[in-house]
Amino acid sequence: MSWTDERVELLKKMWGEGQSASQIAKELGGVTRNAVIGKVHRLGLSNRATGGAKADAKPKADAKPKAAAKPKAPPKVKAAPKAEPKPEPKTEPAVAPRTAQSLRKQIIPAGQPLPPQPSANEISPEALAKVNEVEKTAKKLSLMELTERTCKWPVGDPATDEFWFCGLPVQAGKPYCEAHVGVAFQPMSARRDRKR
DNA sequence: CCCTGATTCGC
DNA sequence: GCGAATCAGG
Repeated sequence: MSWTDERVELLKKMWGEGQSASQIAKELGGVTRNAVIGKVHRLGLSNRATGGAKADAKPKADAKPKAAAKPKAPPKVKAAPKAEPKPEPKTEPAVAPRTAQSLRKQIIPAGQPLPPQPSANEISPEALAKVNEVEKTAKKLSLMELTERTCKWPVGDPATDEFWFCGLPVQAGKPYCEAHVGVAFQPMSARRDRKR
């Protein structure tokens, strides 16, 4: 496959949307994520953030067999604040994460309309839909079966035997799979403009 | 182990 | 220009 105009355009579009290189490669077909990344770099849009802020590339490769001379760069300064609301599943759940399910169940008396949850909503419909989708294909692991790379998103009521953990592969680092990361915490662009 | 992007270099 | 191999890291 070659980088036709269309393919490059799609690449730019997806990259701009924040899609990962592997996703782009998959979409394009016939190329690997490496190819995509390589192209991205050659196109000069390696850094998704521009606007003046100099992009201090990270010259990492060092112990390369054939590598000749590499400029050594000062230690990169990267701050990654991580504050994740990780549900500690115990015997008694204090508050269940807002899954589509638990949202309905929760401690709300039957027949009662859902009281306005302060910050419980505001979750993009797409994200919720994705969660519902994922729950169908979830591994449904028990607490004991959870590992470092299984989604720890609890589903259902722990007091029931209908309780299980998602168990799908976690994103990188995060405690949840992609879908659940989506609803677990919304960085900031959650409320875009549903003005009207 | 899964994934991510970054870099190098033979082609 | 291309992208596999490799590297660094979450």
